[in-house]
Amino acid sequence: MLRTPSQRIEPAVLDAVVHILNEDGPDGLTVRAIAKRAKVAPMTIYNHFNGKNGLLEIVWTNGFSTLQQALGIETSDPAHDLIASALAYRNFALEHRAHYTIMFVHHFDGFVPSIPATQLAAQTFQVLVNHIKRCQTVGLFEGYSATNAAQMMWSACHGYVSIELTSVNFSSDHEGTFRSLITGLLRGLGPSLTTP
Amino acid sequence: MLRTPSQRIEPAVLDAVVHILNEDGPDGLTVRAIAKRAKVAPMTIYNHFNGKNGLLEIVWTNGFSTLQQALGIETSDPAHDLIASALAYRNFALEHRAHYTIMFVHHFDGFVPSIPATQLAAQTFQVLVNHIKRCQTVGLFEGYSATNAAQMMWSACHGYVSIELTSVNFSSDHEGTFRSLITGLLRGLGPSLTTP
DNA sequence: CCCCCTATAGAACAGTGTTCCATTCAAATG
DNA sequence: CATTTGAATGGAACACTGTTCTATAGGGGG
Repeated sequence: MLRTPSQRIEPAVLDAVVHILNEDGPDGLTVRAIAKRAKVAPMTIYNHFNGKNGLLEIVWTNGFSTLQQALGIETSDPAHDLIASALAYRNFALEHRAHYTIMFVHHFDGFVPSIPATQLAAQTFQVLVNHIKRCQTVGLFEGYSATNAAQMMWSACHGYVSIELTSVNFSSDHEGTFRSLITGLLRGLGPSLTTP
Repeated sequence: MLRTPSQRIEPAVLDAVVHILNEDGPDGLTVRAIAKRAKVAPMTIYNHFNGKNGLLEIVWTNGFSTLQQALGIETSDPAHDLIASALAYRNFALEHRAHYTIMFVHHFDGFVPSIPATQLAAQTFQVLVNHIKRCQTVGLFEGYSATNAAQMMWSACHGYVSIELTSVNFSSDHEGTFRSLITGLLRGLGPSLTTP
């Protein structure tokens, strides 16, 4: 068989991972299948990526980098930015199913992200915390710690999206219901409603 | 080796599944490990449960039965019942980690719940929809379809709980934050706030 | 007491991640 | 352009996995 030039190996393999994950799901993601799809020898995955787990870690890291950028929205309206970030979170999941699956949905046997990779994930969460803090300067989320409020927002986003991805979403109008969830939660956690 | 009396096989095996899942996680749940823990021959799992998938399906079904009962709370206060159900959902997850993992968190290679099992899951969701409908009789969730509102509530619950179970919860006071999430969402989706 | 049902141990199969091997080709150097 | 060197290759091998098949042997009912 012809050899694959070094420079083309990495993108070819990463591409294969994404495609297999999108087409066959996590079950189909085997080292031999990846190698076949990328037209590469199985050994290459050990020489270049430190095995299957190393490969997963690269996708994980790339995913969090992309997500972190997508969430970094900053206009003059903090509440708008928070909602826009939530929508961006869902869009990221829909557009990068494979990445989202590795990052949040499927546990792969024996895959434990490294400490730097975990720190990157924590940084991404911090972007959300900053959105909350900015919201608090205009009177939203009063009485909640920014971390706890961010945890709530993320829980809602992650819960909805992960259910949507595994297609057990009973709702009609997936985007509309997600929007209602986020805006509703923002309203409910927003100004303290001492309505008379 | 001594033989295991037929009547004691089923509970012993199901017990082994739960214990292994709680102690070693999904990675450790192998047919041979289950058989060893239950002091039973591996073949028994095929004779009695139709293989590993059949075993998973029984745990799945038992889990949804338990959850459905736990969510069936009915007092004279619909809003209270909805909140109580959400808390019961979280308690179920914490007290039956193994079941919750199989039902909602971990995808096991090749495990697809049967149609009756899926219907049972849908029935469980319907309990939540009924809570919403009762809430709507007292003016809550105006303008939302009951299914969509239920989807939002479930998303929040599932998102928070699944994150808590995988121990990437950044919040202090796990129960308190969950309570805030649920009550906040209920308030935000509650009466239409045409505040002047 | 004896017979039949069934739980048992064990081998076997294909598939998994992973490691080691000699071979052979692509790329960089002289 | 020729030569060396690094690396990608195919293939065998290892310990696992779920699963099937076999012969064996033990326990409960007639």
